[in-house]
Amino acid sequence: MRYSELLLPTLKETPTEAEVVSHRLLLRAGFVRKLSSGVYTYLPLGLAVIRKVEQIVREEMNKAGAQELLMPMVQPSDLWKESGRWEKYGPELLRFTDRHERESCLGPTHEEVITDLVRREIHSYRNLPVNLYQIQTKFRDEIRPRFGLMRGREFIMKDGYSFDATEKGAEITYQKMYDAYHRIFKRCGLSFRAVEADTGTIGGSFSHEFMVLAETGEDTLVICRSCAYAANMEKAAVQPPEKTGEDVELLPLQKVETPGKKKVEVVCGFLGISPRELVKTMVYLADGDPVAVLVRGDHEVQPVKLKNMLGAVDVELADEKQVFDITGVPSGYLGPIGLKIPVAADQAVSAMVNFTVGANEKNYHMQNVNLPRDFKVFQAADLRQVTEDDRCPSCGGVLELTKGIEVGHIFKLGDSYSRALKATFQDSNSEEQNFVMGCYGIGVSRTVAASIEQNHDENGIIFPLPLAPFQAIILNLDPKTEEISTAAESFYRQLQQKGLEVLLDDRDERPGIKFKDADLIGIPYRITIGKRFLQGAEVEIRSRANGKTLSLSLDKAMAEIVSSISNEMSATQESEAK
RNA sequence: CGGGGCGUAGCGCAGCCUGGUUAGCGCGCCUGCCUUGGGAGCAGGAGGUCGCAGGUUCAAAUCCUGCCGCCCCGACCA
Repeated sequence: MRYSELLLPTLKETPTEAEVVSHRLLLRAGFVRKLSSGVYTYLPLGLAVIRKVEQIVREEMNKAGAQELLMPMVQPSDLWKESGRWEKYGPELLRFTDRHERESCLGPTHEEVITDLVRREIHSYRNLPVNLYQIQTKFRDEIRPRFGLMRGREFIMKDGYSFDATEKGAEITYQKMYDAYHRIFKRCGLSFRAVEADTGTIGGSFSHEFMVLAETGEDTLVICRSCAYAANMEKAAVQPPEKTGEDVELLPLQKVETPGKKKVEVVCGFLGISPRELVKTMVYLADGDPVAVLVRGDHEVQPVKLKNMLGAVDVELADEKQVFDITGVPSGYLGPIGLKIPVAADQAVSAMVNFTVGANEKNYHMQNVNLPRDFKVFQAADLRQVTEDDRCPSCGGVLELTKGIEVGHIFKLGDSYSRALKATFQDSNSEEQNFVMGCYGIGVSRTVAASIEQNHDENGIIFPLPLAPFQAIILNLDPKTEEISTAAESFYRQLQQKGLEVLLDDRDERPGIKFKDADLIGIPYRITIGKRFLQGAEVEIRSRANGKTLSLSLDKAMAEIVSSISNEMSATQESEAK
């Protein structure tokens, strides 16, 4: 490709809307442009990178026994009603009616459609397992799109679905996908980690997320320093507390005045106690019904754990006004004693004695509170967020919290969809069975953003070779000098003949502009042909990643580039072969 | 949806508070000269419904009202 013929509008200045590096660089490097909130056009170079990721995904999925198909983006509401998700999915599902008043939606995911297809086409265990995937544009009407390609409303996703005859088979398929995902992200040159995850709205029995380690990640990961344990914060289990104070004397309940003291630190400071001795009472609305949750003063409630314990579709923290309307108590003085709504407690609270809570009365707290003497809870469970002070639930080792970007998510769904949609096959005993399903997603466009988050410097993007839109860029620094242009043109043609993807910067621009643009767009190898070529007949090869520069004759430069690229490309693939 | 902010040339911004004639600046773009190994220099030029709709006023980018769009902080997810 010739730069002079390429639509590649690079920007010297950063548009104000871009907050994170990947967004800034995607815009500046001329890879994407925004159409509306969370909706982007991929310009030629942006698309080229997307295609690279897609190709890696295809190769590895096919290798793992999956087949590609393509499903409709517009889906009828009937199927969603059948699965129950027409009600459950919420406003993120973009719904509309067509001219015949038929309800439809834009597919945010395709469990319903694929299950419908398979239930129609597969009737025997002899045809199982099947594993089908597609790479397609998805639409989710996100509450708040942000960070460019990281969280768009429209985005490109690979979604795959597997159907097995047995639980055992489904687990084998799951494992295959787990392994394929490792290969995919490794080939993309990403530093990532697979973590245990919550199953969210998709549902199912267990699941892993593939997280790219990056500061700008929206998820918090909990990683054990001693063993293989790694989990999303939402999921990460907290070890049960050791029962302390069994022999401590239970002191009589005492009401104390705490005028104007509401926040945990303030109350504790005033009473001369540590937050570990205080219990916070938080009110949540679980599908609209209020529940109080007790956690220790220095802990935080993990809403996803609460949601799972309650079996609720949605839980949210009540605001001050809602709290007052429900309990009649101003926030800050809420406590479990005499509270009219159901009270759940984090397991750490069960281990506490003589603790402090709000008195359900303005300006008062209660001290020396004890369970179950002073109040009762309907359930005590692991409801709080882990901290770095907690120990690994698997080996007791030290935990570390880091940020990650979720680029892949695999679920073992079991039969939740096949049952809802009555998708069955006959087993070898002629008995009807529900398919055992799994589902496997990769955010393709997000993977591109994640890669840039991980690979950049102050001058721009540094693409790993497998994702780069071009493997090499030739800078013709002086297109007006015939000898230089001839050399550049012939070098360009030869590289193309060797099958390399190469961009020739043949623009009539000053050298500085060409250098800056080459750095910005992140092409791994740069070949510079300029005035120096006239003196020594040598061209310069420079690696974008490490800045290593070589001056070589045309022939040697050619050999060098070709072997570097082929070595590097085969290295990323061969490391997977073992 | 709640909270905060922004909307003036392709991009980045000033002007608005305190209304007043041809609405500015930098970058980019076009023409010419010059320059050519890290986003040069000189000269000339094109480009604007000041987000939209009302209102106040002799007069509105500027004041008022409503609407729209976008960004940031919270709940959602690949």
